[in-house]
Amino acid sequence: MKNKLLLIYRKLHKEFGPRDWWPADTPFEVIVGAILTQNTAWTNVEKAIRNLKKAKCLNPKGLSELSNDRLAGLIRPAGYYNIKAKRLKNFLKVLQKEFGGSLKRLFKLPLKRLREKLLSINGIGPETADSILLYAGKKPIFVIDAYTKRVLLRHGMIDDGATYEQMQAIFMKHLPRSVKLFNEYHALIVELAKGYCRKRAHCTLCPLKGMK
DNA sequence: GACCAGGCACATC
DNA sequence: GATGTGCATGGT
Repeated sequence: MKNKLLLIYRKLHKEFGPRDWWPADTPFEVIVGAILTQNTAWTNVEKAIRNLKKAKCLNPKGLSELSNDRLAGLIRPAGYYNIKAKRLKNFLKVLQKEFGGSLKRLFKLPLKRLREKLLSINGIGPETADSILLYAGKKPIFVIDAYTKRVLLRHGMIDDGATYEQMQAIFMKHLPRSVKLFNEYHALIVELAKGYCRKRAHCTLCPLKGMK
């Protein structure tokens, strides 16, 4: 498994080159994006982020000071805007109350407790937590999302009932715990899934075709 | 006008 | 533990 995973990584890296993820200017923007992109196309999230930037409130203090309704209005293009406004506020409340509004202090927690802390916030599940940990906190955690599952399925590495933890373990048990590797690998999988694994027919063109 | 997109919480059985 | 449902916009 270890060799296969590394082989796949090299092949994808050669095919697509470095992806330079996550598409955001600051760790806080990563966190906001991670919540906004829940079951939502990224192009819609971009519009919402643009609105927040235009309103000059894409920072912990700025967002905290907005009313739920005003925040919901700004993130409207991202869909589920009422519930996502609450989820952003839920995160901000914990950040303010327990970490003085400082992401640096939040990310100082030991990794296990940090992940549990994020998961304890209503509206932050495993994928959102792990995206925050890897892409905002630079922690060695592998992110599993719909793209990752689709690629694993298409290439026969899991069956349909696989849990988040099982899929995550495939990568984390067999790869060196490198933030850079986990970051790049997940981004490459997204690229592969977007281009080649969306429909079965596309698999004939897949860069991984013929690998076993 | 369906169908889909980088989830998650909650109700019910 | 498994299954079903609400949440909502914008692109194809």
